[in-house]
Amino acid sequence: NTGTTSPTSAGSGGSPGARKGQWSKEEDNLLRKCINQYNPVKWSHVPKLAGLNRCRKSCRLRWVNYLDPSINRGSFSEDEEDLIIRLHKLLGNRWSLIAGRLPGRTANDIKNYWNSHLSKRKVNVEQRTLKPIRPQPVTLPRNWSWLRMKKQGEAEPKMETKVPDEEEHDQWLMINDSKHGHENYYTMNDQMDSNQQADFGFECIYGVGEEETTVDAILQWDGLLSDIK
DNA sequence: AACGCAATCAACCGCCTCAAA
DNA sequence: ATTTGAGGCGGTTGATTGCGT
Repeated sequence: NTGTTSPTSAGSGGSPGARKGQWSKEEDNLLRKCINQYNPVKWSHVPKLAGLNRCRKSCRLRWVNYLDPSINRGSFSEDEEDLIIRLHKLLGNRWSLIAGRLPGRTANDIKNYWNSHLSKRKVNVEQRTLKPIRPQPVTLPRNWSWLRMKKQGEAEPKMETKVPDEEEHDQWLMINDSKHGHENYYTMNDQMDSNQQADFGFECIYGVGEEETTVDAILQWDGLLSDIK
């Protein structure tokens, strides 16, 4: 970046009159100085504290995507590339989650790298990947009345549910992971007569009343990452 | 050297979630 | 219960750079 462009003034929306476009060296220095002096700081205060005619979002973005000294601005290694491909297979376009697994890399950089380098290769990656990315379905008897799921080696179940209402959930099953505050959906194969199938990512234990049966589904999940190659 | 096209990536936009008022 | 402001996210844009002809 030569910084030779002349940023235009921001239009409507938040900060009328604020500069837009490429950041100059002087602006970068002002922002750096401000963050170093006041960190942690509210981004809404930064433009005034730094003496910048920029909106808070522009300041934040410039810092988190470019000026933050913890950012690795070198080219992506083969290992990083491989990890991005695997994580994208698992997580989709959730760039911030992917970035969380690559120290020093920003979500924006990973997104850009994916869009310019890896997305085209995606086809080839998919062609190489004939194995399913989800564990194979586990067969459950029709009369199961509850289900517990836990990570292998952990005593505490990660999820617990009673059998869903058949009328409402004959196509799929929703399990509320209250510990992590999100819901997970599992497909059910309702074409089976005496049994039902579901894809699980955890060791699962189903039961009918007092009786319980452990289903070995975790092994397939553990092998997942090495399958994506 | 000049041109056109493709690739790259910094920055913006709109939307969402969450917390405080 | 509703509004407002802040932070954060993913999609997209557009200026710049690189490359082939």
